[in-house]
Amino acid sequence: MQQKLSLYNTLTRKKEVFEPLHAPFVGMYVCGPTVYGEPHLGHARSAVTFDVLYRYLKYLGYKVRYVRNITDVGHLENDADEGEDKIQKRAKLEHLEPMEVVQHYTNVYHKDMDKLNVLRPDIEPRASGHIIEQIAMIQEILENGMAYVVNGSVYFDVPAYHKNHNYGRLSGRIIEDLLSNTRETEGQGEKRSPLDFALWKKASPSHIMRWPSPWSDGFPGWHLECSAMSRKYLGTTFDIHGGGLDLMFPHHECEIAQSQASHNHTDAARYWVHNNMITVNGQKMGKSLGNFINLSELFSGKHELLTSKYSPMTIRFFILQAHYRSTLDFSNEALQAARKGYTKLMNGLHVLQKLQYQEENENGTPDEKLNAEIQKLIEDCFRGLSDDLNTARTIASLFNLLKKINSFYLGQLPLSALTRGTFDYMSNTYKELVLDVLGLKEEPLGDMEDMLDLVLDFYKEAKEAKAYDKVDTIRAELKKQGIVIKDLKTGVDWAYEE
RNA sequence: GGUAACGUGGCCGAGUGGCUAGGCUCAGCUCUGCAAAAGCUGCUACAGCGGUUCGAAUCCGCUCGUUACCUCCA
Repeated sequence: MQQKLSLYNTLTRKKEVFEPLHAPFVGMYVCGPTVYGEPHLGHARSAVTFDVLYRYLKYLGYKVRYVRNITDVGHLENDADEGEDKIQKRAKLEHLEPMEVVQHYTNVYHKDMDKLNVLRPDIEPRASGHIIEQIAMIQEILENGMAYVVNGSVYFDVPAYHKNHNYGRLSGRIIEDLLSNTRETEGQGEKRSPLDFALWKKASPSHIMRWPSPWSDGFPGWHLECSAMSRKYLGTTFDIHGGGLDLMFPHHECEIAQSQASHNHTDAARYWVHNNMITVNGQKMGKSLGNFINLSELFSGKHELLTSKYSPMTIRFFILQAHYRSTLDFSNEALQAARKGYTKLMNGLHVLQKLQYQEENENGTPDEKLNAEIQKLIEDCFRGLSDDLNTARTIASLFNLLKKINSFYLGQLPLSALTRGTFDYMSNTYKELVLDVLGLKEEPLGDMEDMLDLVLDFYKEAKEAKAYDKVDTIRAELKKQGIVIKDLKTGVDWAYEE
C-alpha cells in the first residue's frame, strides 16, 4: 500500500530507496543551530523539513534515534585562523558569560521550535559537552597521519587525506580546482595547504572558552563536533545525515573527511539529505546579507518586510507547501495564501469530526467507482511523502481528498456509497497525515474573553425575557468550562469557579 | 573564473515523455434573509531557438536570464 520511502542522496546525486542499516532502527543526525543569535526563517525550514522526515519515519514504523546538535563553541566568525568565536563575540558585546549566551539562545530556539510544533530530538548534544570525544578523535586522525600540529594547534591535512580518499565527493568539488581557486596564501597562516582546516585551535590569552588538551589550552574546530557526536550516539556508520544546503561545503565535506580519517568507515552517513534555502526577492536569506527575518518577528509582525503577523502554523504550512529541495521565496502574498490554505486543512479536521459513519450506511450499495477514486486519492497522499518527502504533493492530494470529504459533509455525495473500510481509511489518513506527519495543529481561536462577553450578552437577554430554562443552560454549560456567572447589582460578570 | 542548480498561468508552487497538480487571487453559478463556508464552472502556463520522438514543461544542444556554493550562514 505505502510505497517505499525514497530520498535524494546528495552523495550519489540520485533518489534512492531508503533502507536502514539495522531495520527497524534508524539513526538520523541533523546539524542544529549555532546558538549566538535569534532563530530565523531559515532555521525553521531546516527544522521543519527534518521534523517531517522524523515523523514520517516513525509513522512508517521505524524506531528512530534523532540527534540534533547545539553548536556552542568553536564556530568562528571568519577564516579559521583569524576569526573570533561567534559566541564569545556576542558574550563580550552583551557582557555575559559565553554560556549565558548559549543558554539564552538555546532557550529561544526551543521556544520557537515548540511553537512550530517541531518535535524535540531524542538527543541534543552540545559541542562543549563533548570535548573529550573530540580530542580523542583528533588523536586518531594524527595517528593515521592525516593531521599535523603547529604551535599548539592541530590542522587536518587535506592533501594527505586526499591521497587515499576523495575530498570533495559530497559537494562535487575537485580538489585541484579548489586549490587553484584559492586566493593567494591570504590568511593561510599556520596551515600547510589553504584547504586544511582546524581540528584544534590554541586559545589566545583573551579567549575565554578554552579546554586543556595534549597540544594546548584551546578549543575544537567547528566541523569536528558533528563527527564526534554523531559517532558517539549513532555509531561509525549510520543512516541519515541532514542539514542546510549551505553546510554541504565545507562543513559536511570536512565531517566526512574527519570521520574517514579517524575510523576509516565510508562516509559515516549513508544518506545525506540537504534542504534548500529560503530566499527574499530571489536572494538567499542569510546572515551575511542582513536580509533575514527572525521567527519572533514573523510571529509578531514587527519587521519592515512584513505587512502582518503570521502564526507559527502558517509558517509551517508555508514551508511544507514547497518541496524541501527547492528554494522557497518569501513574500507577504505567499504567506497570506499559506494562512488560508492552512485554515482550509484545519476546517477539514472539523468536518471529519462531525462526519459519522452510521450503521445504516453499511446497508447502502457501495459505489465501487467512488470507493476506488477515494482510495486513489489517499494513496496519492502517501505517494507524495514517499517520493523524496514531497510534502507539496501530499498537501495537494489532501486538498483533493478534502473536496470529497466536504461533499459528503454537504450531502452532495452520500456516505452510504462508501464502505466502512474506505470511510475509516479516508478519515484516519487525513487526520494522521495532517496532525502526526505534517505536524500541523489547530491554533487557539480568537480572544476567549470576547467570546465570553458574547455569551454573557445572551445570558442577560434570556434573563430579561425570563427564559429561565435558557438561563440555566448557559450557566450549566459555562460551569462545565470552569466558569461561573455572577449576577451583580452593577451587572453581569464572570469568574473562575473556585 | 570554477562548480551546481533553476527559469511553469495574476501570485506562490508540484510535475514519473502522452491523462486537470494544488493553494491563493479574480469572474460566474448552486446554496442563502444578507453573508460566509462549501461544491461546481471559467481564466489554463511551461524563458527563447533548434533537435530526438508518433508525441516533450519533462530528454539533448545552443542562446538569454536568475540564483547558489567556492568565506560565516539552516
